[in-house]
Amino acid sequence: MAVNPRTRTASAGVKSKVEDRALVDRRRRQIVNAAIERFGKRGYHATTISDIAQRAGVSVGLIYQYFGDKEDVLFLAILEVLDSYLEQIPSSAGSSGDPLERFRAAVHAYCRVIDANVDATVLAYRETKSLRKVRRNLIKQKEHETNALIAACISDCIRAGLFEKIDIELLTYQIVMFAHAWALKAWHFRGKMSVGQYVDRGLAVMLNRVLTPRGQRERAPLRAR
Amino acid sequence: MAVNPRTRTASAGVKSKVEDRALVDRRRRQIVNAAIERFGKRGYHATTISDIAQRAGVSVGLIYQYFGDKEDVLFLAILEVLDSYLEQIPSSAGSSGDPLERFRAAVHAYCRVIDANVDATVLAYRETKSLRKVRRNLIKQKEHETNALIAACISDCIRAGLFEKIDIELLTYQIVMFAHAWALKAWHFRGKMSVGQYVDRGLAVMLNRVLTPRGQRERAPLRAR
DNA sequence: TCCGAATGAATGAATCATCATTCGTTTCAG
DNA sequence: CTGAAACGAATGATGATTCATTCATTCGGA
Repeated sequence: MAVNPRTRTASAGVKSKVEDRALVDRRRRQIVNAAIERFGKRGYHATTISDIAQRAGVSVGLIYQYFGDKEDVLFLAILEVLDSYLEQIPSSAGSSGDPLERFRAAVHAYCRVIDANVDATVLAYRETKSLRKVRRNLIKQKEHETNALIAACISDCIRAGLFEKIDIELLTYQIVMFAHAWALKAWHFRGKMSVGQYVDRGLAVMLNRVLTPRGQRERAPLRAR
Repeated sequence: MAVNPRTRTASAGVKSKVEDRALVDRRRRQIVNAAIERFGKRGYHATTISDIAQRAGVSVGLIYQYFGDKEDVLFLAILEVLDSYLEQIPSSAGSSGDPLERFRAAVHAYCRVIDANVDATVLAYRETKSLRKVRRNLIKQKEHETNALIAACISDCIRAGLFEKIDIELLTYQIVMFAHAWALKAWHFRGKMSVGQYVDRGLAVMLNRVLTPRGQRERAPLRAR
């Protein structure tokens, strides 16, 4: 069940007419970057291959030397984004002994990568559905791996007695959506605060108690229903 | 600054070649419903006018009697969805005296409408960017109104001493994203639990304390930077 | 009451523009 | 020189939009 152990997924089945591995990598990176920019700005369907070619400074034909079709480009573009999350988070969270600090660092890292790739993140949301099912599943898988990083931090905090024994799955999704919201609701948050502030304010809300003691008492009967 | 006081936004500037208001309403509803279904399933760009016509049981030409172009159809489709939220939430939250109960009811209502319109909700996320700026802004405005409903509930709970004086804006977005997540991550949650359970588990995580007393003590120095 | 305009809805084949993709030609490194 | 790499004009498909036509009414005058 375990899949490839973390090689920046590279080609993932996309075929190229050029042999030279190094050249393929270079060209693909060049083209995918242009594509991310264009897809992010205009959306997948609205951007043409020739847009991408122009942006990347190559000819239309060249793109077809390195990709089978337009969907391949989208696929590698989205993969690129998700891989960058999967790379950044663990490296930033590091291995500080304190689980609470690791958790905080992970959330900060997650939000910072997203901040650095707002358009690309939104792209992943908007266009994943345009991919064939196999590929969509691969993307889900990636996302799942990212979630697992966060879940592990939470679970460590619980084991260390720093978090209550809450619903790990739900809290994980809470955090993930919180991070994604920075991109999805950029129009609302941008300008109002920095990513750093956003994370700090968010964590304060998520980790501390919202209900007052009286609120708790009143809530008890509600839940029993 | 205040905009139209809640008339199910109806036409919002979309022009029709037919005069009869009642007929226009009927036909548009018919076409928009078909469109929501198709756009939701296949996405905006991938569905053709003729798809929609077929689904709605009318001719291609007819659609152009009631809409200026394809974008008009998308616009009214998204508007329809957001309006349904704006309608359902207050009517379900009712006016129960207890603010906590109203809050709970509002969140449940929000999630239930979304559950009833998963495809449509995802549609709004995916395709809002395909609209012209003016229209995109109108959509944002709608979303803002919905958020305000939730924010009001929260603020009532605080005033009643049931919630701590937390960051209203952030908690509101927390809740909103939580509700949207039910649609955006449907593939993950569906089958695992019902909407009702989802909301209850979610509220438990959001409202109660996550940090243990010891966690709080350790966290203090962290926040001080 | 009845009949031939006149109006406005509805149709769907034809038009027209826009791309994705191909492929014959050109470049250039070795 | 030779072959791989790059180019970009030409091709073909697709799909939004138009429009000439049909169909169903309403209406006014005899």
